[in-house]
Amino acid sequence: MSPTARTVPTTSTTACAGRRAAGGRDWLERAEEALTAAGRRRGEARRAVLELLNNQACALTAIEIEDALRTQRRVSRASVYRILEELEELGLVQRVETGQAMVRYERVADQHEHHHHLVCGGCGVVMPFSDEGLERAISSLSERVPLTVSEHEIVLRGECRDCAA
Amino acid sequence: MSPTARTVPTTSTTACAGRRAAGGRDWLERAEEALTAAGRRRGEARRAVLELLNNQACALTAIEIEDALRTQRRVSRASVYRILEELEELGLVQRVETGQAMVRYERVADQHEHHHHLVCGGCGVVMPFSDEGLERAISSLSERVPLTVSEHEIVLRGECRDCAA
DNA sequence: CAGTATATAAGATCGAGTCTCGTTATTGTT
DNA sequence: AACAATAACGAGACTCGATCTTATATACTG
Ligand SMILES: [Zn+2]
Ligand SMILES: [Zn+2]
Ligand SMILES: [Zn+2]
Ligand SMILES: [Zn+2]
Repeated sequence: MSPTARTVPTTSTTACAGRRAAGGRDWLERAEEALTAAGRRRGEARRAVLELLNNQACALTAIEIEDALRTQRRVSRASVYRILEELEELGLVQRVETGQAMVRYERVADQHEHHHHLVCGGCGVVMPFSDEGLERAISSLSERVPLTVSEHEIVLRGECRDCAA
Repeated sequence: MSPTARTVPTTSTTACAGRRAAGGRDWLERAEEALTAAGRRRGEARRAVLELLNNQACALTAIEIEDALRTQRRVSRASVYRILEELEELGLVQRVETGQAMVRYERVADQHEHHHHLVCGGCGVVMPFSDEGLERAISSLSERVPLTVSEHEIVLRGECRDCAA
């Protein structure tokens, strides 16, 4: 019913998170370590959120996270948002602004996972992509701009193949 | 008080809307024509919104538009949103997602005005920029992606000079 | 100058996101 | 193992940008 991010292989020029949806162990470990290092205790709600995020190819909304967890372990909305904010501060999760109503969140890429997003205006599907040339253009540009650039976000909008057909 | 977009000259490599804030006549004319062609009547509320948008260097939020118009001609919030939606459908205005809470709107650039945005995480200021290399990278990439790309949006985040000081 | 359809204003309503606060769980200490 | 300290959590109230509803005003047509 509601448009959600799904796992779609990209035609991009470099590796992308989309490739290894339910798999990557390292992020989960890295996250747990970072949290311990930051002096945090281990709660079950956060553990559930971490596990869910680790199994996603791309970004989810807070509501999608709440719904997804409802079946196995009820996590309150406030906790979802608080946990996402904590993880964002620690650089483990990033917000994704797709131009749809809600903000999305995804685990932060190690170098090889860094990607951006395609959004279909028809069905709302969100797909990851990555491109070396684009990244080079961005980082070169970042030097010539009146701002100390720390992040960048790119969204391509259009119509996916299913909707175009 | 609240972070608003202000006119800031860019150091970019091409012309940008920021350069000719209160000036460009053609967009206003083009907009009026397009509206007439679409069979719309001429209301005062929309006229006020069009005039305001035409005098902006960069994107405003709906609330900023409502506030700006309050002094001269009260335009209701519903009208602001309805008018912006109409203009967006006609391709005269585009939404800008800066990753802040509210969506921003700006008049759609003719070719030479096309630009993207820098957002300061400190004070929330929004600045336009444009770059030829980046646009080339985007359009080349758009050919190799599983989506018929019709628009793109780029946001660079960081700290502006005032906030860094 | 009616008559008709669009445009607008005002306010109710919606919902994603935030905040408060009382309860529960984790961890370090005795 | 019992305890205290404090972080993590849940439930629900609340905020406010955005949308919807409806009555009124205004712009076009003949
Ligand atoms: Zn993604
Ligand atoms: Zn990138
Ligand atoms: Zn702009
Ligand atoms: Zn562009």
